[in-house]
Amino acid sequence: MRLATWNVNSLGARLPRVLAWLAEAQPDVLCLQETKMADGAFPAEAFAELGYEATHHGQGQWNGVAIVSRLGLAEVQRHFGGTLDAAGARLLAARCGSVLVHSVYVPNGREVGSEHFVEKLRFLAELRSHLERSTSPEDLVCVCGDMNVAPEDRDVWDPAALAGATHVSPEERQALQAVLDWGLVDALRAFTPAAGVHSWWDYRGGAFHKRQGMRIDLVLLSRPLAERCRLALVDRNERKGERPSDHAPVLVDLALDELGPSG
DNA sequence: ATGGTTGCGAAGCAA
Repeated sequence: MRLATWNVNSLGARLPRVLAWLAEAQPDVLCLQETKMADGAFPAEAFAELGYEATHHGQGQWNGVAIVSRLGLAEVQRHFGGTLDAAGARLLAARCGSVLVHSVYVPNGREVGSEHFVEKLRFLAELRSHLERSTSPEDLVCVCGDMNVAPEDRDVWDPAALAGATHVSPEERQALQAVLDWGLVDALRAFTPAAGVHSWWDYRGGAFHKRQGMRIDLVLLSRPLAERCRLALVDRNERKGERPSDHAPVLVDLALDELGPSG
């Protein structure tokens, strides 16, 4: 099973690129964030033409998440209560084949200490609570998306330059770690210990070409899935060319064949 | 140097 996540920064603006990438990268499941569209505008037919079912949780101008799957979609959940709903259309879950997939767009937080920052910490805390209530770390569970937190200093281009900024504060990292501590593994870090692997680069100032980015888009796998993960990468080529998103897709390959028919 | 760029939507906000 090939699974990917991509903050597309408007699916309306990015649809041609997303469709081309689906055809090229051939993921079985693609989680999208920041679709920035209402459910009525979601281009389900375009995905269907490529053999994918899709489910979308949108609100219009901001946020919006989707799961696109050619392994089927079951048990779709788009309402989770509390901050997970109040913060906007930021979370969507569905079973794709044997895997319970979550597409997440964690609030940005804006400024450390702001009300938006508090909401971000609460969102992450409630995400962990939702996992506790709804499933088990012994099951095949994936939580992926734009976490808007760089887990460690090696995940940002220059920790000193970002001191005091959002995405790297101890509070945010602890809140993300609490999600991981439920029983999830950061897939890319299981393969790539080095610094310099990023998934987001500011549009401004040529940040991408200066390699001034952060790794904030994560694929988090429960242990049974992490044990079967054979590849994890950021497709940074998707940050190049005409009208890119400011995020690149993150992709993993999971060897689920040995699980039998349900895999 | 509070800059710079993109998207939405039609000015300013969010990221």
